[in-house]
This record gives sequence, structure tokens and C-alpha cells, in this order.
Amino acid sequence: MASEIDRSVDEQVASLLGDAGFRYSTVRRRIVATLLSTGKPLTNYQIVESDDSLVQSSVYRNLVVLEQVGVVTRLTTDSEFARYELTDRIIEHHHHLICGGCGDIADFSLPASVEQSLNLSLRKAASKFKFSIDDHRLDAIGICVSCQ
Amino acid sequence: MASEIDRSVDEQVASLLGDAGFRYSTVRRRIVATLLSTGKPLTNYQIVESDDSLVQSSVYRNLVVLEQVGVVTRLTTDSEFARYELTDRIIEHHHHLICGGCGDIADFSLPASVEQSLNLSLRKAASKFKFSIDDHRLDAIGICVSCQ
DNA sequence: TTGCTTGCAAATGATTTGCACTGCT
DNA sequence: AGCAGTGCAAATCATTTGCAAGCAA
Repeated sequence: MASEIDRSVDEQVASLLGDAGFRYSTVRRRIVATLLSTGKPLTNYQIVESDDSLVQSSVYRNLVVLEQVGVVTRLTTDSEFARYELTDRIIEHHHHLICGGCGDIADFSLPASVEQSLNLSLRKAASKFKFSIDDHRLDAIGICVSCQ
Repeated sequence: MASEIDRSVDEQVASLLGDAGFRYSTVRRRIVATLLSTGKPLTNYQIVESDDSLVQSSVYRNLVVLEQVGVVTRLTTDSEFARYELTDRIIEHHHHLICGGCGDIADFSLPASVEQSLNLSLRKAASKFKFSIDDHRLDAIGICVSCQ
């Protein structure tokens, strides 16, 4: 059930922060809680909006820390605002449907087989450039229901 | 040979601009030429740097126009600068190897079969969200040779 | 001579940072 | 106590924009 998942997320975040010498402060807890409950990438503004106790600059500063220690990932879309989501250490690997109209993002996953052949092809392509791959990102760009 | 390719690119750009009521000015020609000859996504700064006659604000302004008419695509990476490349109407569909160190980008292509199963999966995933897909982007994030 | 373009300088706005204060540990 | 964290206000800096001059149809 949800509370169990949350607890394990909390523990992971706490240890990722702790190992790097950071505290799991109240503000950080609230940011993680917001990202977790919303379940999709949020802009700084959206995070602040969703929780009265939060302040712009503190959220910006904490997102940087949370990214450093591997709790969140910064996404840059064509929208003017950066968005943040929990890393795939915390939630499962997935991809994005990005709305070109409003910038909204929905998550989705690929069949394991497709994901595999993708990884294989990426590794192959990268080796030509002597490029070492850490990660990949795949986004579909289109128009969401509300914008159609 | 190269000059033939260039000529057809020029014609395409000219008609894309012309159809939208824009001129294929000298500055625009130079920007397209730079993107074409470099063969990888460039930042505004890199474009200006590569051609003394170009001015920052004009390049910014023209890249917006060129994007509007479908000649270039704006890429947002985690680097602090946006990058631009010719659209796949002008050059062939491809993907990116993005260096997390220096932000440099190399192009690569996937086998047609992989690209196909990818498209199929994307369409399937999108239909669940009633999301209409225009395009997709796939990037591999890693470290390039020079940064290793 | 109309109106798209351009260069220069000034404005914009998301994000970052300085600083004094709070609150863990 | 000592130092990470925070809120507020001011600073940054990539990008945008106003404006007067340039250039093509």
C-alpha cells in the first residue's frame, strides 16, 4: 500500500542525502512528497504553488541539492521552465509524452523488449564515437487532450 | 556531390521561408550554411563565433524565424545554452549522443527496424492518454572522448 | 516607398546568490 | 556551539525586444 512505498522512498532519499552530508530537512521532505504524490514532472513554480509553506528560492536551491545526490532529475523541455521528477532510483524507468501546447508531461513505459533493443542499438551507435553511455531519454512530442 | 546537396537545401529553405512571407536574407543564408557545414547542433554563440559577420541578437531572431518555418529545430539539453540544428525535412532523421561533460552533441541513426518498433510502441502508449504524437526524440546521455 | 531585416542598446525573466537568521545535532 | 538550511532581496545572464537605419521588391 501507498504508505509502505512512501516509507521506502523516504528511506532512500534520507540515505542519498545523508551519504552526501546533507540533512533531510522539512523543505526537502515537502518537495519530495509533492513530486511523489503528483507523479509527473513539475516546474519549480508548480511545486511552490502546491505547498504554501514553500519559497521559490529555497525550492530552486533544494532541487539542485536533490539532483546532486541523485534524488531528482532535471528535465529541460522546450517550455520555458525546467521540470523536475524523481530519479529512476526512486521511481521506475519511464519516458515522457510532452505536450507542445501547454508543456504538460505524462509518463509512460515501453515494453521490455523494445527497451532492450533500444539499449543495444544505443550502445552500438555510441561505440562508434567512443562515447560512454550513462543513460538515455526518449520523449514523444505531441498534443495532449486538453490542448486538442 | 556536396554542391548539389547544398543547392537542394538552399531551395528547400528558400521555399519554406518564402511560403511564410519571409526573405532568405544573407544572415539567414549564413546561419543555414554554418549549421549545414558543421553537421551538428550548435548554440547561438557557436554560430556567431564561426562567422564574424554575424551578430548575437540577429542570430537569435533569425533562429526563431527559421524554427517557425520548419528549417531548424531548437534543442534543449541540460547545458545552459539552447542548440539548433536543421530539421529532418532538410537533413535525415537521427538521434543524439549528448556529452554530460561539455554539452557537445554527436548525431547517430538507429536501424530502421528499431526505429519502427519504437514508433509503434510510442503510438500505442500515446493512445492510452489520447495524446497525438507529432514527433519523438531519443538522446543518449554520456561522456564524450575528450571529456573521458 | 512599403515593409522585412539588421545592429545596437536596453529590457526581460527564470534562476542564482549574498546575507543574516533559524534550527538541527 | 557550530554549521547546514532558510527567506528575502538583489544580482546574473541567456534570450528578447525597441528603435532607427538598411535593403530588397
